[in-house]
Amino acid sequence: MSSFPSSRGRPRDPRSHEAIISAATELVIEVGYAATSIGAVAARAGVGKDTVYRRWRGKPELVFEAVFTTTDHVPAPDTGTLAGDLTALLRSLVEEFHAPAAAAALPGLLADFAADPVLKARIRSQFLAPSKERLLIVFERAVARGEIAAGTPVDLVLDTLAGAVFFHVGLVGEHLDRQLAGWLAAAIAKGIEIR
Amino acid sequence: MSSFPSSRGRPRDPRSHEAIISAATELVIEVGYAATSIGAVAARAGVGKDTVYRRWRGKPELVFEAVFTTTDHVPAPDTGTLAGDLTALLRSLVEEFHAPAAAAALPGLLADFAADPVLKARIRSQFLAPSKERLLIVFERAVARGEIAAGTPVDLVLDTLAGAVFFHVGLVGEHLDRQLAGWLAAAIAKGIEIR
Amino acid sequence: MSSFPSSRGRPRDPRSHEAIISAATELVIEVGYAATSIGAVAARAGVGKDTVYRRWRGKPELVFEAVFTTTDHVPAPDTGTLAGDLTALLRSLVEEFHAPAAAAALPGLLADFAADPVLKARIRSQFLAPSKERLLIVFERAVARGEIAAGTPVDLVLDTLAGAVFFHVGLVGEHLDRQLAGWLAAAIAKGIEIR
Amino acid sequence: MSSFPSSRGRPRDPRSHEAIISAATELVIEVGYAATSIGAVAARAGVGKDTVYRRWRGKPELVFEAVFTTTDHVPAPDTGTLAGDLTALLRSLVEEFHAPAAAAALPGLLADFAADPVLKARIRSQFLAPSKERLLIVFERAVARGEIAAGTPVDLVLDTLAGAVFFHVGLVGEHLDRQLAGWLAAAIAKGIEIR
DNA sequence: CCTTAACCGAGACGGTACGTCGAGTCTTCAA
DNA sequence: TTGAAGACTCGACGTACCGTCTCGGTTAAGG
Repeated sequence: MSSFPSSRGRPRDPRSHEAIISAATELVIEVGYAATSIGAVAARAGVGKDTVYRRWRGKPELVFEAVFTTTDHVPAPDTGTLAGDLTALLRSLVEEFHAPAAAAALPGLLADFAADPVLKARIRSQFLAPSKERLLIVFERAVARGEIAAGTPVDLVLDTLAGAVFFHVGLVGEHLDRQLAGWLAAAIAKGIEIR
Repeated sequence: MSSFPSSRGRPRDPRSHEAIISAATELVIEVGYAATSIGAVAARAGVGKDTVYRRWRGKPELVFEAVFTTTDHVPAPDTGTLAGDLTALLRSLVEEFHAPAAAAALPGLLADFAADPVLKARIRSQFLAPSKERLLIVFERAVARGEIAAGTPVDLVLDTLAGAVFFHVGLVGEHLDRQLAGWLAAAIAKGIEIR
Repeated sequence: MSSFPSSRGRPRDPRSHEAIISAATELVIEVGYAATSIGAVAARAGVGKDTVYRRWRGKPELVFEAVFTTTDHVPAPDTGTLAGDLTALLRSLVEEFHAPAAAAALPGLLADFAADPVLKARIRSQFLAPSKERLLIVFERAVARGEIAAGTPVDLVLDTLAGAVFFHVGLVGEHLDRQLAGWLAAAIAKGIEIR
Repeated sequence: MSSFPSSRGRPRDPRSHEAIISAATELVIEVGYAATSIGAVAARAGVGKDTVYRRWRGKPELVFEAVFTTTDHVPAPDTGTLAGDLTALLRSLVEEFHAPAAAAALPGLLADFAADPVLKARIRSQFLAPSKERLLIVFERAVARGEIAAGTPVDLVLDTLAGAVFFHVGLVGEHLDRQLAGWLAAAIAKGIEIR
């Protein structure tokens, strides 16, 4: 993947990278995804437009990195029951989608990704990957406990969870339904449990 | 709402309306939502831009009407069981979201609606309303049959169903999972049934 | 040629035309030809860039029109002698090239015209045409008076006069040599006279 | 002038100098003066941009040196008559201006020089100096022969000759008028001769 | 012989301008 | 008043070049 940086020439200034990411995050929060332009990001970061385009192919990639980076190394929950694990999982999903920058960026971001075949492939492989990994572990434990069958379709469940949270958080209410995570976890858990 | 047309002067040509809707639908299918511009729609419809703006406030409203019009007057399914009704409901939802124009327009459309507070309010009240109505009827019957409790939160269920279908159809696979409707209906039905 | 304006649609606002021409003239004088950008002209004229590009293909055409418009309808001089006519002709040529906007624009303008084959053809046909016309009349009278031969090559004389003035005014001294017109007219007149 | 190189450190590689000059000449011929960029010259020469900027202040200086170097040590013609000498002088001037790189570079080069007060001063002192020197010698001989008066203004004659050739060669015809040198020399000679 | 300083290639840097396009409004003539 | 046409202001797009800077790495002369 990494197409080695080759070390020839002046290396890229990591402070530019940071400044751009910060500027992008702030602008998305302040004016929204659609009104955030590469030019404005560059200006706020005190950087030339080329310096942005040198690192990211366009707005979707830039905002994606700016908004979804803290996502990662959360361990899979282990509460002893499927419902408990799903609740924990959903809570972190809600939290992630509800963060100011994420909530402002998500709909536009997904639209731009969906419109481009190249980017579309990354939704699953990058955007949903960490969640899928945790969900897989949760499912393995649930199978071991005999709560669910071995063949339960992880991707469908993940689409359901993420889609539900996205719709509820991103497209609907001003006010987030606080019971969302609990109710949805309970319903899905019960829905896919054996018997 | 309708700010009546006041009847003085030349009446609006209904053929313009049709031609614009058709042009918009075609363009969304051919070049996608983002690349569909009002100017291009007007040109293809053989119409001035003002004639478009006189009838719709902008691209989101126009495309929404162009893409989601046949939705409406389908009666609520009545198969005798909650799972059956949900399956039927989901099948029509999948069909609706999977139609060429809808699949192409949905992500961008939702992004534009979500970005505008005024439009955002219409997602529930217009976009989801027909589905909600049918779901309510299905739930009433299920309550009457004793399958589910009276207080089951319709909106959350609807977000879950629509979100799942949207994610799966609009953002993910080229190839739609044919089992989606059946599996999801079964899981949700079981998840919200009493006991 | 004229590809008739067809009268359909909103006609071009002549005030925009004027404002752009004025802004271009001012900018050329203030910052020079090279530093005059279409964007800056549009901004100063209070006009969108498209409005400029709709009327002119680029900077050379725009500045040419801005700087050389008052050139035209001066009648050919008729002093009774070739030397006198040439002096008058050269005086107006010097005046024309020495005007603030013209002096600032000429070198860059000729460079841009010379670099483009399409524009290059216009140097003779538009830029030099009015002078050539007057020179032709002057020569006809001189032939009638028997001062010069009938076949005297007008184009070469014109290149010589214009080239000399351009070099002297545009490329050389801050301070224009006041005797230029008189001396050059005398030399050329004597040089091409019979005997 | 030369701001001596102080001898410490690695000396400049003379092959870089040559490579840059060659690359500049080629590019000017191939794509023209305006489209010749320092970056492209450096790339073609296999050299870093700084290596160019270390030796020349910018494109005008570089291209000037690249295009006008063979100009110099031609001796002043001595045919026995002013008209003959001027013809020879003009022939070499035409040849110089008509060379591929010179013809391509001259208009833009003069424009850039004229736009910068510092460079503008060099037009006379460097670009025209060799020609002026030869013209002075020619004039001295003509004065000695009694052909012209002692005070004949060399600079004006030089402007006239150079301007005429520049206009004719650089700005006008594809096809150079072969009689240019002869006709112009004859006219000017006759024009400035005594009686 | 080993520092020191200028050179070198590569390429990132902050800027500025390019010419095109879409948004939404305005202005004309004609129906 | 509607309608087609198209001009209007505005602002973003992604690219190219400017001239400077910062890397790692030569290549000499001077101590």
